[in-house]
Amino acid sequence: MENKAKFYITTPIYYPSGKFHIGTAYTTTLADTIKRYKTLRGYDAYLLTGTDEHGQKIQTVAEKNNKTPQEYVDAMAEEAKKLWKEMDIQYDDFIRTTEPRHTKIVQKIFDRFMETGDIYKGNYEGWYCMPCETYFTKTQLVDGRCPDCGREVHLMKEEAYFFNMKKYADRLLKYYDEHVEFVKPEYRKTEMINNFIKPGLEDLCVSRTSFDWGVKVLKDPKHIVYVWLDALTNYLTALGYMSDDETLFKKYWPADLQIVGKDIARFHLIYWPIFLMALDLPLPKTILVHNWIMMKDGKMSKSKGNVIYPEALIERYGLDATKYYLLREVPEAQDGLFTPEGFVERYNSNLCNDLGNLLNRTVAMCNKYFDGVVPQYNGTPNEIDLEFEKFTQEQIKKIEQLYDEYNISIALQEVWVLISRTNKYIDETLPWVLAKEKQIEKLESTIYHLIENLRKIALVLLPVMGNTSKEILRQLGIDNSNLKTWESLTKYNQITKTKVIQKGEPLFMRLNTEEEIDYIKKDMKS
RNA sequence: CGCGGGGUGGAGCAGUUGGCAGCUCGUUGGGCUCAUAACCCAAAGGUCGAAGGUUCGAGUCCUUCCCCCGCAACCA
Repeated sequence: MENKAKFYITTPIYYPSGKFHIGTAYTTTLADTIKRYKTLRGYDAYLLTGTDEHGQKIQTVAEKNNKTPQEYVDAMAEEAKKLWKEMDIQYDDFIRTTEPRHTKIVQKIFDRFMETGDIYKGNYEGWYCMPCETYFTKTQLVDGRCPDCGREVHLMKEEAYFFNMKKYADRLLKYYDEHVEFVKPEYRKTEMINNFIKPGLEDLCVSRTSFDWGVKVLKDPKHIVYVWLDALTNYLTALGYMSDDETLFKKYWPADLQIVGKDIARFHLIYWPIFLMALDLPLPKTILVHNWIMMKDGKMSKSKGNVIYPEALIERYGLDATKYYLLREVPEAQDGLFTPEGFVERYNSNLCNDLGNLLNRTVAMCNKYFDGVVPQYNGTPNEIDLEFEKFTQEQIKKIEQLYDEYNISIALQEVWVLISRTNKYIDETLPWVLAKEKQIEKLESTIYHLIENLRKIALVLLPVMGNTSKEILRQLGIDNSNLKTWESLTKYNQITKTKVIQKGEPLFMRLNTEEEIDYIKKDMKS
């Protein structure tokens, strides 16, 4: 009987009002990487992603494209799935908020909140821009005018339902306090408390009458459910919550990790837990708020001509290089920076020089000195090997811990420390000298340790760069599945009777720096 | 005094409980020849945003100020 621990991980559902850019790809890649890591560690991991398909903006964009909203979101959902396929994202379910399995439950939840008194009818007041058909808050206005079109706005009132957030504010604070791991990184929590909770939490408007592309409120059909109650509940409805079949829900809820961008932190850190409290459901273990990929001149935007799309990078540089760059470049507490120069540098320096070349020279030496047959492990015949093993073991422990903390950027950094150390080991042992002097025992140990470390490197890279990882193992001639488990990372003496391929093949081809920088820059402008 | 993050050698960043200022890239010099002109070593280069304070000693603690970024409530 299999009894694996479960791990439920979610990405936000993306709002498909335009083409997905590299930030969306980053979030999803991060989630996918963590899922793969957890799977490798023996978890029954379940990854949910999807699209948030309602709202004013979708309605408007659809009209511009001469489509019905439904036609438009159908096409966009396909686009999203296509991109995730291209990026080899192993999601287990893709939820769309226009699906009946979602809308029906949102209606049920809305009804329930009305019954419990969490939702009440009131008036929504805001500054309304007629041509844009959108409400803005006072602070959003630019010089008292519409931030989108710059035209005049009017203070308007509209009947709307509200969710009584105030009621739960104290409970939320208490929960924050008692669950240190609920929000990562922690300063996001401080931000929420200081900005929104301490000054007095306002009730959230959860319905609208000014447009109709959304889930109808059953008991008051001129209202539609407004964004967050509709969107956030996807994490539940996708598992069949309140449906005829709650198997998945019972198995996977509460979520172990929910990944969101900093732009939607507020909604996930305040409203989402409160909705769950109101539903009497346990809260997710951790909500990870990640930062953004910025451009040198600030946020990505079409008007600045600095938008980069994932497809462009994947097509030219491959999936693994793209994923590596994204995950490596965005640290935990700060925004990452995308620059064409940085991309090419990482590609050449980290991937070609450090990693690719290490594999290449190792395979070449194994062929040259032992006809490709990997020598048997014969312990650590000298101080250098002993030290090298010790370093490797400690480094792997460090990497494992960083993965466990979802700190992928630093984990990758530490993988590269291991790669560099392995390159250095070659200079310490001087295999060509050992060969010349016929110090066979030492030479065998050296080559074995190199192969062994490359195997370990391939394994710790597996969650991030699956193809590269497999390719390394293939070139090393490692096929035995026992040598591909995370547990095998701590073991030596496991590689036996293997042969490396006859002629090493470059993992990554060196790029012409200037040419590629130009290429990426051109792509960003088009 | 709205809140949060940041201001460290040319560029991008680390700096845990205060104790000789580190990493990656770039530059310069050297080594090596197994390798994808890759790899390894070394050197040059920093008033650690500013001022004041605590301390035997502060990038690290306290105070004030300056600059950059994000958020500031219903726009993913």
